[in-house]
Amino acid sequence: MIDAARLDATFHALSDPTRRAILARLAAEGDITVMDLAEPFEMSQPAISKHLKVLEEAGLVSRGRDAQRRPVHLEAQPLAEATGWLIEYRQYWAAQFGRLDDLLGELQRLEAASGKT
Amino acid sequence: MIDAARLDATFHALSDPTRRAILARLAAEGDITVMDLAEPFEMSQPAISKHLKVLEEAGLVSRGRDAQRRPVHLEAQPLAEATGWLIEYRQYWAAQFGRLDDLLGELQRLEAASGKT
DNA sequence: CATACAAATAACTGTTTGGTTCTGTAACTG
DNA sequence: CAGTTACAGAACCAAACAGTTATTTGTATG
Repeated sequence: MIDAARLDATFHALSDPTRRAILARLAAEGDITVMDLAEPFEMSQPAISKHLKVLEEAGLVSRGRDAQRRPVHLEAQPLAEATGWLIEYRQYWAAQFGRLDDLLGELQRLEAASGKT
Repeated sequence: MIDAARLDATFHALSDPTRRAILARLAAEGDITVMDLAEPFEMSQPAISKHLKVLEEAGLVSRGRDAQRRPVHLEAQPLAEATGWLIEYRQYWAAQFGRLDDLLGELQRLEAASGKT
């Protein structure tokens, strides 16, 4: 997937609260089956399967196999790429966002100090 | 706007390459009029206006007034919020993303050392 | 082998998106 | 004040989205 299309898919996947909640649960609880994922949502199982397909096509999750179950696994690489895109704008948050800005300003200095580009 | 809806709007706005390109130009060149923004894109002026409306509703740009012109101004706050959401997942990128991971690992240590929550 | 379970697929529906062209409007300009 | 510039809005369209229910597939298990 070319870079732009990958970012398209990643940001689109993140634009839905159900999908963000799925990622949050995977981060907190590790691999989860579809039924277990669907349980807290007021939504049918096929709806969850569709959301998982969106996440999978964006590379944000992968699927395993455990008998009838297809445990869902978080794949965070696209999140790193999306973060990388956003980090480019850190200088524009200036001032208004004290803590995050402080920390990312520090990050920027470290980046310079490390001599890497 | 409640937090989730705001993230929805921000990530959705970022999921289109034309809109990301608009933000990139605003970051690089400062405020730009609609005509100037539209020029490099193979797209009609109303199409650009629609994209700007999406960006504006997400709080990513604001509009000024200069005679007939409505210069577009980057508002980076939602980008900071989106970055804040993504940063929560930094630990899951581990290892695979040397540089960004190193830097954000450093960030994490600084955060701990600073005693802020 | 019949049944139950987990998940995917199909078919359908209403809404949103991303583009178009045409028209309207506010503000400058000769 | 007639014309032009810069933009927004309306109306339209095809494709994509997000959900539904009903059905199918694959894998145990009694």
